[in-house]
Amino acid sequence: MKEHKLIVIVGPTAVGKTAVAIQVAEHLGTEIISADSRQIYRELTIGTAKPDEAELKRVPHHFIDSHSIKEDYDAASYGRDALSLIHRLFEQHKFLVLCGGSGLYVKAVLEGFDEIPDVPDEIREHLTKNFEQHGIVWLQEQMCALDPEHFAALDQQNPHRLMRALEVKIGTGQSIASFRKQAKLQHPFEVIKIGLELPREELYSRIDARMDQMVAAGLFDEATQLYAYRHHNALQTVGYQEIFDYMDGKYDREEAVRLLKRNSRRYAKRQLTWFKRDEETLWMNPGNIQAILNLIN
RNA sequence: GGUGAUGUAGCUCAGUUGGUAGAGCAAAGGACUGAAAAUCCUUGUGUCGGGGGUUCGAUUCCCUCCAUCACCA
Repeated sequence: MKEHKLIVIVGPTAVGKTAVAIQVAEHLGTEIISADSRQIYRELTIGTAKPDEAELKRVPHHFIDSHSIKEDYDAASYGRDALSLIHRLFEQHKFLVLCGGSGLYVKAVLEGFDEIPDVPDEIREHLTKNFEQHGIVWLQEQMCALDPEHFAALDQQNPHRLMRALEVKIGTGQSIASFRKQAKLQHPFEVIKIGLELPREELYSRIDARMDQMVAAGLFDEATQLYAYRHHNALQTVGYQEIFDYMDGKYDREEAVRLLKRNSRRYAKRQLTWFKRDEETLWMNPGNIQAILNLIN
């Protein structure tokens, strides 16, 4: 029996993760490590459904407002940063809560990534530029020429995957496949994974209602102020891109709101697909706090 | 009450010179190890309003009923 326990709370957007995590953390007298790839940015507030001030006061949170949209941050960096924080916090706490909807971020903490040497930024810039100019065919040709074996195995229509594979091949001289060891991190603490789930219809009406609330709270104003940063990675985000396109005159405000809701629903579906694959996750209704607490004790 | 139009997928509609039907939107399922709220792949879900007639065969033609809409009273 390991002495420390990490309570991991995952689930789709708008299912009620924040409220559950706070109640669990309060009950255990501990802190919350957020695993949300957008709530880390201090410039994004309304559109990311961050915990509000009162909630942040009730329980100490980490990785909320910890970064700026002007910085580049990614899942691997998060995984390293979060894990070292977890080790530190376990010196004071028996329990910790890790809560968030970014599946890859959670995976970065729990399983880790294979070690792949850093590659210079210029390589990715070069690839991105050529992709923009010549399209995906150019990436496919490069990949086919440089690493035909892995090219055959990967998702050939996916520009991000092609660019990642190419930057590793160019930067290290080795195929990205050669770094894949499939080794998972071993932790000195116990992990309890809880997935929060609601009937699909209920989840979707919650998403729609929350989008209306965000719009009423000034989401369009927030996005307008961030327009200049719209090409930053942090703003490749549901809730902002739709408004930038509206500002560009691609459609009217009503259509923007419709797309905000639709894209949030689709995002929730993708999250569910990701989290459902993990057979260790225990699925619970977010309204049943008592059952959730029983799982932990 | 009269005249006309419409009734096909969850929605808006197309179509079948008679051989049981297809687009857009919405939706569903999936992949995913360094951009992950990203990126990518797959999928048409249907008593063609009800009933009857003609026909080898009707969603299509004819009759009738129902519903909706418009206009006239």
